[in-house]
Amino acid sequence: MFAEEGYEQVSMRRLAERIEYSPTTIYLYFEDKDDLFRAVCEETFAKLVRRLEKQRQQYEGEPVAWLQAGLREYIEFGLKHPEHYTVTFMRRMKEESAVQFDTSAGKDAFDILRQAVAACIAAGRFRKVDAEVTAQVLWMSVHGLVALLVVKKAFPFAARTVLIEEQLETLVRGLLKTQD
Amino acid sequence: MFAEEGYEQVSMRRLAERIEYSPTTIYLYFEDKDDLFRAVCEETFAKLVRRLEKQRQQYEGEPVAWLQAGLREYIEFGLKHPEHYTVTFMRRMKEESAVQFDTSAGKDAFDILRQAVAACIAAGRFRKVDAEVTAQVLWMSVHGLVALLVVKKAFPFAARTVLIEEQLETLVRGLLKTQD
DNA sequence: AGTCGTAGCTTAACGGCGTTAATCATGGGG
DNA sequence: CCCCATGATTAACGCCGTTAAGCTACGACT
Repeated sequence: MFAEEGYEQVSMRRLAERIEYSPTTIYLYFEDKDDLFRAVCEETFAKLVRRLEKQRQQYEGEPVAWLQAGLREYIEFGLKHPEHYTVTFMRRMKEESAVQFDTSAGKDAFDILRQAVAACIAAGRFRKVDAEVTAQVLWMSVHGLVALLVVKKAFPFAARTVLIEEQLETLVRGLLKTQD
Repeated sequence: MFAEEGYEQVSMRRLAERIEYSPTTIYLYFEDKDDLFRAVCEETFAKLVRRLEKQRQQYEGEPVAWLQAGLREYIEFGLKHPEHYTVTFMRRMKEESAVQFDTSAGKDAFDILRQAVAACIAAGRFRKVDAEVTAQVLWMSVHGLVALLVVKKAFPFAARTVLIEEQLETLVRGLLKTQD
């Protein structure tokens, strides 16, 4: 239901009806609506982490290609799970204590990104940049692409693959040592 | 109220109480809640357009600097009006017929961005890129920065100015002709 | 001056929503 | 045989966005 209709459209009551329990039963297993859907999203993002982990070996010795492939995977994943992506990265959650992010698969995914950036730097492929800052900038940039494509369905965007490849090209070129 | 508490927290009823009218009166002037807050956002984004227009003359003859300044202005504007930004670019609106975007100040702002990109290309400063695609990629990238900073307050981001400058640097470098 | 139309607003209500408090059934262990 | 924990329910609270119907007061026209 969630994947098809989204956070706002799915109500605890309709959900309860679907699973043939009373609405209050759900509260025996989850603290509130946010908690429930966060759990669902965690599960889904764990899949992304597994896919990213696979790439690590696949691209061994080619850090720049690895980084680029990882970003592409992230984008495609977001576009394939728009509702999960929306809830995870586009909703202001109550309190959202930093703790919450720590325990999440999101943190694992970002860690991989950080490592890929570090690998590019270690291989001497990048201009003088800070690994952490660069990882954050890359994340933010690709997030913007996913976020707008997911939410602004009416805007006359160029073809998705074109936008994705052009963004990745631009970002990577902007980080490479200028000799290239 | 909206700027301080945000779309979800402001209810038509509380708003009505504040302006000392009955809730239903609001519906004589706006179609629904979305319509109301869209109007508020339009007003605000018109300010951004005016500021961007000012820059056009200020940076005449320096298209790359103009583009960069415009993107920076956009980011700072978004960060200064997080609630307006959220409603305008991070909420899925019902139908959101393309028409709606056409009449909006958002379209004007994007037009300016497109023109700045075109100016850079015309001045021979950019590698071979498509103006429309590039404008969209730039918008998406800076949107991601704003969106995450606004929504993920708990994530340990680097200092805002550092992130902004690093992103702008990376994006522009990624577009410039490689001799630079 | 008296009637009428209407502009501007309100009252009442519908059908939801997330969530909490209190309560009930039932089956296994002492 | 009783007790109690487990797992579920019923009822209710206090919101919400929105609609339908009705009220009131004032300006224009006869």
